[in-house]
Amino acid sequence: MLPGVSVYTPGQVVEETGFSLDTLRYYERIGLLEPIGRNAAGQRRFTQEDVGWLGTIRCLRDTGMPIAEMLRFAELVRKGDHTIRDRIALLEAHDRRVEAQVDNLREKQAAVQNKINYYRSVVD
Amino acid sequence: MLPGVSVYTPGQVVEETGFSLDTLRYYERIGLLEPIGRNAAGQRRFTQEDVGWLGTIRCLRDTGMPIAEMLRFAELVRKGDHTIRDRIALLEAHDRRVEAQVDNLREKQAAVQNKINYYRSVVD
DNA sequence: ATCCCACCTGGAGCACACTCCAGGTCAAGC
DNA sequence: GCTTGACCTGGAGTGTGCTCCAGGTGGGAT
Repeated sequence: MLPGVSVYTPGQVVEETGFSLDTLRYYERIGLLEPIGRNAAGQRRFTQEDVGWLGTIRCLRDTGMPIAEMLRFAELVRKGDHTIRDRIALLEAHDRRVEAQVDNLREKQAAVQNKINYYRSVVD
Repeated sequence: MLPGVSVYTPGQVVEETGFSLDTLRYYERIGLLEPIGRNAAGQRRFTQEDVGWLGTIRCLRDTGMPIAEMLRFAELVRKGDHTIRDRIALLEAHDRRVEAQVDNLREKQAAVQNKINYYRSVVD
């Protein structure tokens, strides 16, 4: 293989990103990914940039951003550099939600731990 | 109102727990709540204990426990005190998942924040 | 040549957790 | 006595995010 621009097969992208092949196709279909390049046989060949974008998607998904909002973000990215302030605003709003989410998680987790400790005190 | 055992109307439980009336009925239907007591007209009257249990449900739900597992937990509670060790095991396993979830959230949030900072550096 | 495997498409199906609806009951206030 | 509003039931519908399927292509190893 010529080491030109580095290119990934679907299988390699599944490996790298943890998204299933079906999910990758789904993301392309709904426009979360730009149309992925193809080889002569019509098979997808992902660029480094595609894989990087999928890393971003992974962060946003894992922090609970709905797909609809990721689509809005993708749209901003597509529109070019003059949307950077909007992207900051979108990500900051998301970041605040993540913060709240972590706080709530921690609070409820503490309650679960109290319950565990109560049960331990009963059982000992 | 006689201040006997304290009793809650559906509306009051919605208020207290943040679950919708439909969700409360749904939880009763699937057996996550024991059958709720009724007044003469067939309307639900929740006890303090029901509301307390709903608080537990709220913690488990908010920390991402699937309903199927909450059902298993409810089952253990129903079966009585000899299941306390099993309950501890179930909650500890859940607690570990919550811990992992928070860690992942924090990690991905940091990446989002890096992105924000990068965008800020571009825009400034 | 043949087999296998990774990949392709369009479209249907699924799991989860609710949420809504039609049609009805009852009690309280005007 | 009528309206309003909170509540009831069984059952259907919804949104989200995938996931699976049938039927087919093309390339590399044996």
